[in-house]
Amino acid sequence: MSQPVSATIEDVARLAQVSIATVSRAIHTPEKVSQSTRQKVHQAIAITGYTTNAMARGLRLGRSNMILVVAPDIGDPNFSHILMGLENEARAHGYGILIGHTQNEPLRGMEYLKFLNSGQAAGLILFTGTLPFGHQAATTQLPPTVGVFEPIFNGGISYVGVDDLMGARKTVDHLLSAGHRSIAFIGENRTRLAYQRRREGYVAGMSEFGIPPEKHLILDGDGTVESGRAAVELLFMRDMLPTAFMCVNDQTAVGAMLALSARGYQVPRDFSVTGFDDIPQASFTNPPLTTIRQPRSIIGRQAMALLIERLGGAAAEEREILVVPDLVVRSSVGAPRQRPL
Amino acid sequence: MSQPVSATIEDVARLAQVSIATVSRAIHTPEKVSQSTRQKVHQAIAITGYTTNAMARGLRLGRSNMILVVAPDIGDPNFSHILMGLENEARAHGYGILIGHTQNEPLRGMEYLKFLNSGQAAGLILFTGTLPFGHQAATTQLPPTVGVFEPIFNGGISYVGVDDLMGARKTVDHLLSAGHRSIAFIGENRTRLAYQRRREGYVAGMSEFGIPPEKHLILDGDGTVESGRAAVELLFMRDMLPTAFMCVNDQTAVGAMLALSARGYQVPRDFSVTGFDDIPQASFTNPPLTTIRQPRSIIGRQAMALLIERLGGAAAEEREILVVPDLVVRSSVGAPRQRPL
DNA sequence: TGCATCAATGTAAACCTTTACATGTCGGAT
DNA sequence: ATCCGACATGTAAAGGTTTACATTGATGCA
Repeated sequence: MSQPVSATIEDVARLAQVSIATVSRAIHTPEKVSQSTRQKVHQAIAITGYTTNAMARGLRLGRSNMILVVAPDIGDPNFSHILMGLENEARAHGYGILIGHTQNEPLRGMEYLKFLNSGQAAGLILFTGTLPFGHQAATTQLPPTVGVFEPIFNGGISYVGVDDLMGARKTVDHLLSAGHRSIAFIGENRTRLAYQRRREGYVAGMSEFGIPPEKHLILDGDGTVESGRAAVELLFMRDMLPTAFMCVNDQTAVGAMLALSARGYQVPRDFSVTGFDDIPQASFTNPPLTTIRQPRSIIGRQAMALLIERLGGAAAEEREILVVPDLVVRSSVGAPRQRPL
Repeated sequence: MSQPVSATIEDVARLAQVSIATVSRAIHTPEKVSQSTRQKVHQAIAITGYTTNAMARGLRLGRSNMILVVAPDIGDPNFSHILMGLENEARAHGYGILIGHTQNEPLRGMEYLKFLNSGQAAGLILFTGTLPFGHQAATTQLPPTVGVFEPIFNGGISYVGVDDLMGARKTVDHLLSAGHRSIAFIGENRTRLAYQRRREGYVAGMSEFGIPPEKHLILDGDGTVESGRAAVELLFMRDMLPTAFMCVNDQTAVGAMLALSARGYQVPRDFSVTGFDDIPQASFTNPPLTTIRQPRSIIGRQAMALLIERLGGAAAEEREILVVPDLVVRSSVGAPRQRPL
């Protein structure tokens, strides 16, 4: 249409009666330009409404001001909060965020590769635990990359995540100081590394306190509500009941509470229960769940800060930044019951 | 570092022993190139691993393959699902998505303006109900733009949203066919246009059925849990109780149910309650809430489709696309109570 | 044979910016 | 008076692509 095509540096130069080089300098290296011309130029910029054409700039400089963020699932609430952190930090440094999601199909990642190859993105933030771009894409091909939430297996890439071990320690300590001595752990050790770390935190916390964790109180689920329920049922069947259930995530905790309530017990009067993650439902369970809050936006912020540091040319040695999460105390933990059930 | 700087069109040309023009043509207008050279070129591309440099292309063509999506709050779960729809549709057409959020500060929008002015984004998707870029940014300055979820006030911009009126009609019909005749509406008429439409749907549905809605059964809240609770309390105080509460959104419905439960009544035995939006908690309330599901990813998809159509040069007449949402039947609606409370 | 037409390809300009290098000017030191 | 250095500014190349226009060669037709 009649789009009044936006002003170029040449328009500004003409108006200010200087060369385009001077305009560029007035913008990027003001100290190299005399006071008076600087003024003229800025005036001209204001009048014309000039903005640097990012594509020309990117072409000339060989880099862009975009960062590609690839996640398995954009709809994941985990994602959206981390994204906020990422975005805030990026914007503060003049970077924009380009997003893609793989929907857990590894091939889908390939489609985003083009943003990197074509130079449209200067850096990469990965949510998936693995490099999504197939094996052939050697690490050397990738731009500066930082993993979020999960370490990246295929090697050599820094990441920012949660200190799951410390989170689990905090949970154990909370239960111990409430008086519990017999604490079951309902875990998951098939998929996420994070879940294994939580188990380690449980074991370490118990051991350090002088209560080596009993094997029959460590159960394996799959992280679902159903598996939480099943684990509790199992303990009832075996008649080896603890006074508290520490669950590897909130879904499992919800399942555990459902099982207890179905059997007519009350939380936290008869049993205490803890979760991990602080999913949105955690404050709406009955009773509201004591859990570990994921410091999502902080993680996002840190990851982006690390990436931008790299883009600025910082040494690329591998780093692992773990953010320690906080315990959110609600009402699912109480003192252990005194008398037999 | 020793980044093996990616192949340019010139590398391909050299390898295929043709000119760069021919390479470009082989890619974009294959019919203009002879069978044999086309083959040579594609071979060379495969060998070199060439990808078009998007910045150079964008610079030359004067447009990019990025679309800017600006939302007030990225963390909003509403947003993330619409974003999925947007992203899927965009990717299918070779576009990438650039995101920004205003955090409800109008000034923040200005910062994203640069992506548009600098030609880095070819189109704009707006979540905010208003143009975020201040008044001075006349509509003519903006690239093709489509609003999502809310119409855009400052005029002339197409949008894709939910048919709130039809959603409300569906709710009313559901309650009516469950036997309710005295239905209160707990609304909100200050901020979102959508909320007004829901009220209109309520009024229309009742009227059409032959029950002109009674004024004292139409209440105004502010869309929060607390206001739902307050509205119910008010009706109790006035002793003008309906058999069902139709709420303008799920938060309000949650508040209403809390109030009823606090007074010792059961839903849906004593009162029926409906919500609107199908927020994640809606399936975890007690009882699970019957509500209207926002067709989020469909909206996203449609909005992006509309925008891409515009980018392709389609006539820019203003359009309003309303997606009809579905009723999700859970357990908060039953037959009206037969005897006085 | 000569000429018009057409298909296939090449040449070079343009998109807008940044920056190395060249130019010019001025002040101060010799 | 001459020269040098510092400073301010201009000139022009380069970055990778697309495409209008020019060129080439071949084909068809008179």
